[in-house]
Amino acid sequence: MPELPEVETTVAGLRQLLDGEQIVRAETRRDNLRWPFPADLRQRLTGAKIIGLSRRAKYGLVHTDRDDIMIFHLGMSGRWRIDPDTIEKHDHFIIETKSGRIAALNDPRRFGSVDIIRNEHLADYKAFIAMGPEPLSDDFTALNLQSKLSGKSSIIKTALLDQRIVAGLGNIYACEALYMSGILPSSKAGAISKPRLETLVAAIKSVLASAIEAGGSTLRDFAAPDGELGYFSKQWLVYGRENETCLKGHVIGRSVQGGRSTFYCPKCQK
DNA sequence: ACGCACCCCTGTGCGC
DNA sequence: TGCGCACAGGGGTGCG
Repeated sequence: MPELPEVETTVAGLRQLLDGEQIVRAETRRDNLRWPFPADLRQRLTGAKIIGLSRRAKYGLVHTDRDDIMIFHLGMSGRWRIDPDTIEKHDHFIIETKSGRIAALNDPRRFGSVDIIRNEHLADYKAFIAMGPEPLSDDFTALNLQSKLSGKSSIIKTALLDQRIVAGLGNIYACEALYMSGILPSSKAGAISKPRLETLVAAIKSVLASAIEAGGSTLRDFAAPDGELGYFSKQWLVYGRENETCLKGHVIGRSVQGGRSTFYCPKCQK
């Protein structure tokens, strides 16, 4: 589920719950998700006050008054359950605040992760070192994208999933943005003209902003005990819609690139 | 440097 | 109703 907009929405929901709160309990219910939980995770969180939450690419960051940052990733199936009535099978990590609120990280496939680092090591954090610009920031421009794609022989769909090129896009929004900008996913990344990159950059910003807005409208649901996020899924133009029609009535196709499904319109995208 | 296969893991939906 | 298979929003690694 979680690409950038879903993580943004998740962080916004957690912020309402956790910002300014003191952690009285941090519990790991197994040894690891994708990676082992840090041995000192619980100790560093217990008693700490949360002074802010933020996001980088698909990672959520929880800042504490001990100059620590807890970094979580939702993988393919992760979500935070808020004030659950009961702890369920895949609730692997639980935070309880002084005011009695509970956030439980539920992740059936366990591709997610939880880590904790010192503030001053944020820029050196392995996942962030070579990471590209935030797509919604002013740093992400056609000029920037062009410089990163120049000379690349890989196809644009694959390049958009490369977090070093631009950070936070996943399979859904890469497909959507390419459709919106009329670019064939199999186009050689380094051969796309500047004007078309301008269109692509605008499409990426647009689709992500729209998805965040849609997610933002369901924050109340997020905060429910078994809440699910609204995933913008009703607004998908091509993703998950093989053999259905695009906006112009053409049949949507599916191919596989780099092991991931690509949905596209063979007539609208050149 | 790159494409690719494969890996981590569970759940769901489909055809038989 | 059960079974086997394909597939799922991510990303790290190793190989050619």
